[in-house]
Amino acid sequence: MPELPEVETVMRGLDAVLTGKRIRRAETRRADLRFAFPPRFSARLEGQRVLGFRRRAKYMLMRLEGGESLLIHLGMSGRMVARQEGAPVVPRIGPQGAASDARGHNQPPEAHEHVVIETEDGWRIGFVDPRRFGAMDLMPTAAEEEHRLLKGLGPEPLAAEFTAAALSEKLAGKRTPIKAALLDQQVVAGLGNIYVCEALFRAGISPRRLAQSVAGARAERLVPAIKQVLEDSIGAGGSSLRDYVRADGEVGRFQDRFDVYGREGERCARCPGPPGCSGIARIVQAGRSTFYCPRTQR
DNA sequence: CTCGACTCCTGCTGGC
DNA sequence: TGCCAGCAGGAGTCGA
Repeated sequence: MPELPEVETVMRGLDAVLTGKRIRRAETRRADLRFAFPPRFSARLEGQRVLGFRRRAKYMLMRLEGGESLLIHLGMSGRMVARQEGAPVVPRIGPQGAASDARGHNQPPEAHEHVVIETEDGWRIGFVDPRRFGAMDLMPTAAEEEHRLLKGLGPEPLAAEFTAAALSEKLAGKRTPIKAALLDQQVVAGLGNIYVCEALFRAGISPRRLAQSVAGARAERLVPAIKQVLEDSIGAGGSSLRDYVRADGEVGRFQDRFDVYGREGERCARCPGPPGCSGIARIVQAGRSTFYCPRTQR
């Protein structure tokens, strides 16, 4: 569900609520998410002060003063639910979950809330993940990059090192479609199904094109398109097919600005529509939907 | 090695 | 109106 812009938005929300605070209590409601929690998971969180956050690809890393870091991955359906003791508004950091009225009264118990973290100043952060494709783990802060989930990740798409030349090098020899290659986190880390579709549209590149043929001028168009679509979405607070609420209570609105994702049959922004073109197409690649304009993406 | 198919899990929706 | 197949933003594993 969440791709880089949504993870970045959630991380900023967590940072605002948790950084500088001490964790009073932590609790797991089941033994595992995607994989089992590490030994003494709750005990290793309790009493720790949160030093700060960073994001790597779609992973969030929360630094603790004791020298460990908490890794958080939202998977497809994960979100963070934040509430404050006595506060009327219930911010949901992530796609919308169980409803509450405007004052936060009669809050139903959140289903699939697998982890709860409480701060000493009365914030309660819940990790809600119905499909349990998400994950949490603890590791030494000094060895974050050695973690099995982070080791081997490709470059951050928003980093200066992610250039057309760097991308072309990664794609050289790849005979898989460019769509699938961009979903490979070892090629570039943080893109998912939505933003790959959107970036390829902006760059005018067919998702079916062989990855190895995206070099030269095409790579020079694709890299800025990736950066721009991610920055646009972060600026809008991320996106969701459902409502998306940030820590400040604002709603992520980038889904209103999708050019192709979820728009099968609609006229694309660059085309006159029939009879010149038949609109945005949906195909299935590697088992996942791809949306694109067959006329302008080559 | 590279690539696509399959798998994990639950919820929502769209088409009958 | 109601039901259920199909699909969903991720990513690891397996076998060809």
